[in-house]
Order: sequence, then structure tokens, then C-alpha cells
Amino acid sequence: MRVVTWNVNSVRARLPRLLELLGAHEPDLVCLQELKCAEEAFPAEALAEAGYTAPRLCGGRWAGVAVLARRDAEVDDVRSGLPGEARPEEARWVEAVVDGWRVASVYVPNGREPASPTFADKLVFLEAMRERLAADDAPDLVAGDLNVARDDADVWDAEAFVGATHVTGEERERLAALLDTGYLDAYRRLHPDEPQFTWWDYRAGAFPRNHGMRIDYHLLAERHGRRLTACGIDRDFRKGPKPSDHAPLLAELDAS
DNA sequence: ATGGCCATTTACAATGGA
Repeated sequence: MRVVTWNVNSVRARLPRLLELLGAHEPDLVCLQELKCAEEAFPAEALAEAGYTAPRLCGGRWAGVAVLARRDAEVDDVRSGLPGEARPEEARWVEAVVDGWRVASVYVPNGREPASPTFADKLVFLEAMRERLAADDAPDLVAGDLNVARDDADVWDAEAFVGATHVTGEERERLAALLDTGYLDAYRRLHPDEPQFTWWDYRAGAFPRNHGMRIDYHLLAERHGRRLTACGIDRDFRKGPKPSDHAPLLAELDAS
């Protein structure tokens, strides 16, 4: 099984690149974040023509999340929203059972500045995620943009982030607490010493300089850990026409 | 050395992103 997570920064603006990704990688599941469109504007027909159904939660002009599944997959128990989150109208969590696998697509709030109210909402969101991941019916896989760099190795220059969000102890402690409920960080599990990023600012030539951060994750339930055979970032989708500022993160899972 | 972007909105400036 091939699973992708990708913050597309507008599913409509990124539709050509998304269709390119579906054709290039033929994934079984794609967790999307930052749809940035209203429900009526979601490109469901184009995705259906590409062979995918898309349980989703649209939030209007911001956020929005989806789980793309193959048209012939069995999709059950779609749940929108994360119990306990501060602002459910922001559309940051959707999960579904696809062929028996419970998968969640998540877009954690950015937080902007550590002293801001949105930062407090971000911490609440991460705490609510921990509750969800500790539940009896917790997802097999949680994939998305967590907006936290797990370690200093996950940013291009730790000194450049002093005082900034994404690297604070408060955020990292809560990310660690997610993993402690019984999940592994798929990329880091398979590549313990290889710095790689999933996001690069559009500005300042950040991508060619590789000034990035690793903030997108596949969190896989530990009980499935031995199925994980590959995990990598396709940087080609950060290049070319109209790229997202995030690159897709791919994982390969054996059937059993 | 510094700074450089992009997407959205009943748009033409402001907001959010990270």
C-alpha cells in the first residue's frame, strides 16, 4: 500500500500537480491539507475521473483536509473534526476507514507567534490529537502537516528559529506525547540520520538553498511498524510550475 | 549582506501561511 501526505496550499491551484502525483505514484491513499476551497468548489469530478473518491472537510478559504481513496475501495465511518479542538470551523481533521484501515488527515494550526492566541489554540489542538490517538478506536495512520519540527535536525538552521513557532519546547513536548501513545514517525524511523525537509518558504530562494523544515509526517501505529518498508519525500513536486510550498511525503506499507 | 512568495477574497489591500 502506498500512502501520500501533501499540504497542497489550495487544491484548485494545485489540481494539475495533484493529478500529476496520482499518475506518477498511483497511491492508494492521499491525505491532503490546505484545500483552501469551499465544498462547492472542491474538484470532486476531476479526482473521480482520475479514479479517486475524496471524503473531506472543507473550511472555505482556509485550511480544509481530505483523504483520497481509490474509487473501488470501501470507505466507511467518515468523521469530520477532532473532539476537543478549539476551532472546529477551521476544518483541520478528517478521518475515514478505507478497506479496513482507519486513516486521518490533519492540518495542525500554524500558531504564528508563540505569544498569540492562535499558538494557544495550536497547543490545544495537539493535546486533542493526543486524546484521539490514545483512544481505543484510534487511527492506524495519522498523516499530515503537524506544523512542528520534531528536532533541531528537522530545520535547516536551528539558530534561525530561536523564538519562533514550530520548534518550541511546548510544541515538541506535545508532538512527543503523540508518539508516546504508540505511534512512530515513519520518515525518521527509516532514516534516523538523514536530514530532509518537507516545506520550504516560497521567499528568499529557500528551496534551492534547502532552507526548509520537516513538518509533515506519517504517524503510523506501532503495531503496524514492521509493515513499513519505505518513506521518502518527492522533491520534484516542489519544483516546476506552480508548486506547493510543501513537498509530498510518501510511505510504502506491506499488506501484512 | 539583504531580500526576494503565493493564494484567497463578492479583490485592486489585507490576511494567512511557517
